[in-house]
Amino acid sequence: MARNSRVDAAYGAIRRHILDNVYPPGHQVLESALAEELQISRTPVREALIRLAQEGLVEVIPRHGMRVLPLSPSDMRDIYVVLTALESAAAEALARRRPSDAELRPLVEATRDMTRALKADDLDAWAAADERFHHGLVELAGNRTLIDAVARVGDRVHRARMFTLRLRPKPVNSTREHLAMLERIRAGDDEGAVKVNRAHRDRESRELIEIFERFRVQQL
Amino acid sequence: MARNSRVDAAYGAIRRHILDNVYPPGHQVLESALAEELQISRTPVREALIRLAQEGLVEVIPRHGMRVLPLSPSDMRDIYVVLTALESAAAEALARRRPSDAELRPLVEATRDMTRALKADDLDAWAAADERFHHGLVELAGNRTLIDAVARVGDRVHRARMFTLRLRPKPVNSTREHLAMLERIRAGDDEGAVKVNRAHRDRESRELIEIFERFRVQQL
DNA sequence: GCTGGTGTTAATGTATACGTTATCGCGTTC
DNA sequence: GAACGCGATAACGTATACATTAACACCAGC
Repeated sequence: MARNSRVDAAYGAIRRHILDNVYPPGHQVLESALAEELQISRTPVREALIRLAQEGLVEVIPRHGMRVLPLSPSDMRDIYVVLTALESAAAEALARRRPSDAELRPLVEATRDMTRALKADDLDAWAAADERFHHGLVELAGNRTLIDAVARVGDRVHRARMFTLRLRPKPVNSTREHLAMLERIRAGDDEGAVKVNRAHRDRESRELIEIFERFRVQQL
Repeated sequence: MARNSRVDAAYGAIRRHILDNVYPPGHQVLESALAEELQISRTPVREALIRLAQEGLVEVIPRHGMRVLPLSPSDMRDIYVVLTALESAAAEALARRRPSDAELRPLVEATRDMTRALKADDLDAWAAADERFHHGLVELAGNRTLIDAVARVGDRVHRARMFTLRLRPKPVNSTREHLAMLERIRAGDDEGAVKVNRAHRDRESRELIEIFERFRVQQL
């Protein structure tokens, strides 16, 4: 990931800290502190922060370094609207394109891994496999702009899902919905694929937002 | 726009040069050349370039400075898929929210200005009013993430439209389609609003791509 | 005790310095 | 004549230096 450039290293390290909740929402760190921690100068740190800020993970406040942005229920709602719109476009494009079984294989495998992880009660593995499915779906649509757009909201979705992973009921429906989506895609039924995907994401969105509100996840 | 910071100034200046086609697709400039032109050091130039690169306007090539990205017909297709998905989500959210007439006023006025500009044969004014309409539509949806996501593809759409502005038939249908969309939104008919918007953008997309292919717009 | 002003501090924004390394020209060889 | 190698050049990536200015604490006055 770190293409042996200090900027990429800084970007990757800070991003991981945020995603792993080492830097929780609201956390503030000065540019100089980051630089010292990473043993590099402020220049690459600043350049990494610009990217992170554009992805909505942090905010750069003039005299206070960066601040990890909190996720409010309302942010969640907004993010899921965008994610659903983009992913549905991907499902539509993919169904229209009639991909081969070989192409769809990674999605099938990801879904199978989800089932396995669920049986083994390994929620982290389940989440990883689920992300593989959704990521693969977008990749297969073959639209670079779309992939980039999803990537830009992807990290924030990831954060939200991680927060709620152990607070929500066991995700037993996802597997079935994924299989239904694959079936619609295989059939070349773009409208059907979109419908299934929207239902899938809308349900998930409602669940997560409800949990966010119930547990009043730190909004700071 | 230039919040009196040199980074913002550089960002704005370079971006304008690209959008105004002063830097045409494929154009390459070294960081040092940009810095000299703008009478600033390379540091703020680099930070501006990171933003421009993330928006897909330029590409930073290690020893060759930045390169203005060309727009191929296939890029166009991809961009319009994303734009249509996002804007349709905005239209849907807006219709659901049942905005007041006062809120919709800017959209009505933009549409009126389009008609006027068309009568006066002022294509630039028409394009500006059209962009005001679409921008206003997304703004009114009130979803910050959505606004940002649209903004990120917006500049590339702008470039494509400018290239084709004088090559395409007079955009006489747009006004009617905008009015139809406003009507659906006023009626709170989210599905209808989405349908009209999709049709609107899909038609436009087909027109632009056809022109791109016909005139073999510089792909470099 | 509280409020307002002032001085110090320190974090940033930008410039500049510097080492690394890709690129390009030139000469040599096959 | 073409291809390869080598060295000079220069562009970049990063570090460092520096001026600016906001934040904070402290003190005086009310």
